[in-house]
Amino acid sequence: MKISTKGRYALIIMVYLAKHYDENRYISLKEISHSEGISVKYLEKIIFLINKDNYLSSQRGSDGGYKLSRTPKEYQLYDIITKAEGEISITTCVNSQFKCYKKAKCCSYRLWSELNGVITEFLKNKTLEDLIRE
Amino acid sequence: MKISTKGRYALIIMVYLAKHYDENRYISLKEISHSEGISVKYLEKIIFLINKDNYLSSQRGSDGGYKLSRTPKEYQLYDIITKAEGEISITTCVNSQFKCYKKAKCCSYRLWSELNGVITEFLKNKTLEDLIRE
DNA sequence: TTGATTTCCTACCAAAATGGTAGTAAAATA
DNA sequence: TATTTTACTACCATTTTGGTAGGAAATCAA
Repeated sequence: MKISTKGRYALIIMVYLAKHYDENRYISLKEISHSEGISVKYLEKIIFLINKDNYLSSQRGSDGGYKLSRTPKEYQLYDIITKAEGEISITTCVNSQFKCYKKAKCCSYRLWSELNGVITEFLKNKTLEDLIRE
Repeated sequence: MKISTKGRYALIIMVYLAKHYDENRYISLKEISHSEGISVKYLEKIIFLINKDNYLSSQRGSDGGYKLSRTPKEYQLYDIITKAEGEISITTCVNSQFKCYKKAKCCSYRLWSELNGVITEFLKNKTLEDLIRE
């Protein structure tokens, strides 16, 4: 039961962008790489996962990079993690893609489903702003 | 972020034993295998993980098997899951074995640590009895 | 217009974890 | 003595994880 580096590094990237939100400039992966000790290539791969439908704004070329397209408060941690890792499903049986035909019978299903809800709520109730304020 | 079959099947085994607690008999893995559709061999491997320090009582030979050594109420789901899956650590950095030297600086650590606590509490506050009563 | 920089996108790969199977020993019982 | 069942270890194929590599396309500065 682990959050993989995809989700963890995605959050690290977003926190970095949030911390520099006020500077209103594009931040390159090279800069984040130097700061956090993660290779540019791997950061590219991870930011590619989360940067869909203008989730971030980006700019190519020198002095290019990424910046938040909204305020830190408008980024739920839930969205960041699920974009990087996929839907939260603590067991395969609570995944929306998976059809469990035993649901009525299996008292475990209810448990996993509840736990899944607890985790989801936890991440939905926190934003990037909450993280950088601490 | 998944609970693997180890944890899920461990719970299935324990729920089965709890449901038949009143019968006060040894229940073979063969019986559980037939009921749940999991091979005896894999059940053996999983029950081996959780059956330490008299967590269950067992009996070899014909009409042997396993039964709970305490009442269902005395089995926390937390214990079952961690025996099967190891310590709950939603990220490597919150694992007690791992020494993170950035803790003071990293605002992610606090988050993961909190989430880990939420999951742990959830599982500590539920027992086998809660599951079979539903 | 050329070169440097940086994002965008895909393919590939080694190592670890997962989800099992197989075999053997030992105990208990009939 | 044969059967049943737990106890324990070794092995293995597949999937996931955690990356690296390479090239295309855009942007900007000289």
